[in-house]
Amino acid sequence: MDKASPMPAYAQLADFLRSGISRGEYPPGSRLPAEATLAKAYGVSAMTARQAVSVLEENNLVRRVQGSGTYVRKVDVGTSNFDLESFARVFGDQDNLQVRIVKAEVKKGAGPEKEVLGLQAKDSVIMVERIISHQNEPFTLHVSFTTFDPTSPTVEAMLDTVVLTGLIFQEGYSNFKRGSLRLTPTLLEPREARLLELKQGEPVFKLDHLFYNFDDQPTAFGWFLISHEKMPLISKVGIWDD
Amino acid sequence: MDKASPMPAYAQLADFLRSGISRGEYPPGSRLPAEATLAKAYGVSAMTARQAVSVLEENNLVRRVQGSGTYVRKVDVGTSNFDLESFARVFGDQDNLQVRIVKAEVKKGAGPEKEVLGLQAKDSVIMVERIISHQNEPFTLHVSFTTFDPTSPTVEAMLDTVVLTGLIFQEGYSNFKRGSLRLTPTLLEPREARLLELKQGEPVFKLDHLFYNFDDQPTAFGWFLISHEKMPLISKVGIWDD
DNA sequence: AAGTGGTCTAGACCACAAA
DNA sequence: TTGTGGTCTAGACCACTTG
Repeated sequence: MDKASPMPAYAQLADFLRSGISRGEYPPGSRLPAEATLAKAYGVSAMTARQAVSVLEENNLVRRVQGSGTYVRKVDVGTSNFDLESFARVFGDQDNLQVRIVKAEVKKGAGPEKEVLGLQAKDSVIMVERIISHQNEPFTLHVSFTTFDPTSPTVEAMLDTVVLTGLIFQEGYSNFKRGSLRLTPTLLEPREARLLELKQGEPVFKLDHLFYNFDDQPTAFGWFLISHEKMPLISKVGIWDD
Repeated sequence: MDKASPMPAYAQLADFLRSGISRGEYPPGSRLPAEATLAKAYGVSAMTARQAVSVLEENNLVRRVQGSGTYVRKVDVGTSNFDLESFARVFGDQDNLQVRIVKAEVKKGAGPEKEVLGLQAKDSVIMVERIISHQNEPFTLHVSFTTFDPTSPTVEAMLDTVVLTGLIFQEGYSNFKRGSLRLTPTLLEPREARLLELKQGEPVFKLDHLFYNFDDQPTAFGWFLISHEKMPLISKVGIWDD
């Protein structure tokens, strides 16, 4: 280990092991040297060697088996993992963001949103449709259903704070304890296509969401429609940095 | 800490902190007690307290800032993360898996696959279309392009080993160093719909892949078409286990 | 029984942030 | 300057796997 290097010892060792995997010295399925062996061989403590292996484990390059050893993972489609980083980045760039409400109404009567939000038909929900544009180009259509709570200060505050700011904006208030999201492919309806300035019948992503507040009440139900060109879902697996 | 518990101290402390976040004791944006404070308060060493906080960090519940503190993350759509676990699980269940090759040919001449694989028009590529069924129900259509290497033992071995076994099966040989995947929504063509026993024009996931071998040559290009009902992409964020 | 990863301690020093 | 997280040591014991 190069103690003069600004790179910590565990990262140096991790790089060393990664390069060993990359060169084929440790092929998929093979076992890495034991952590104690690594520690002795590279003159670091056992904890430091362990931390190095942990880096590879977090990168999905190896699998630890207690009592047996640490094994090099096979690279395959199953190890991939998609995040919404490009989606979140747009919402982080608030200077170039425009939000336009295209529809807002109080819905009474039955409807699937009532069931999801745990309400009865007689209860009211607020439905809001927004076009969110980035750099003056439509980015996503957001449809949301929120419970109408008369004790809450104002409807406007709820719309902005609870549903939008809390849900997607990086900064600002949020009061969600948990949420579930589902990604599906779907077709644009004529009206949706017009709002997004896309072609009707074009396949896009639909991102459903249901968020719960700290009282475990479902409070923010809805979905985003996003062109895959504006939200590329790309995942890299294996070793890319040599 | 309960030393008699089978649960390690760091996990107990992590649960304790998680429950504090869950109860709203540490609301989003607030700072957790310093690791040294936690260690003293709960009678564990600094490393153990640190490990506890690391658990929350891996769960995306907190964000560490060096020199400043550890802060509770806001739960929002941007923190979500989709894996292909349900996809990989099907391929792990090899007892109930059937593979049927519906088309196989050697392609010469220009084509997008040549470019992706870094070949010239005069080179040959092997194109294979497979229907992969799970429990006798069509699960996915896989189209793959592989470089034709005359020095390789047999074409059949390549098809099975390199492209299919290596790419998706949990067990077996694999020789990929890295790969990139892209998920897009698309529409089924009539032929594709027939093969998958789905409706024409139905929106489905298209999962493109390009895998590189240990010589950094792109070797396995292709895509999977999968109904979102057979591969639900669901992500949970925040605190779900109380 | 021997080897492996998993947990844990009681210190130490460093890099960085904020007052 | 003080407090925070980040790295590191040199041990220790435990749980588990494998021969």
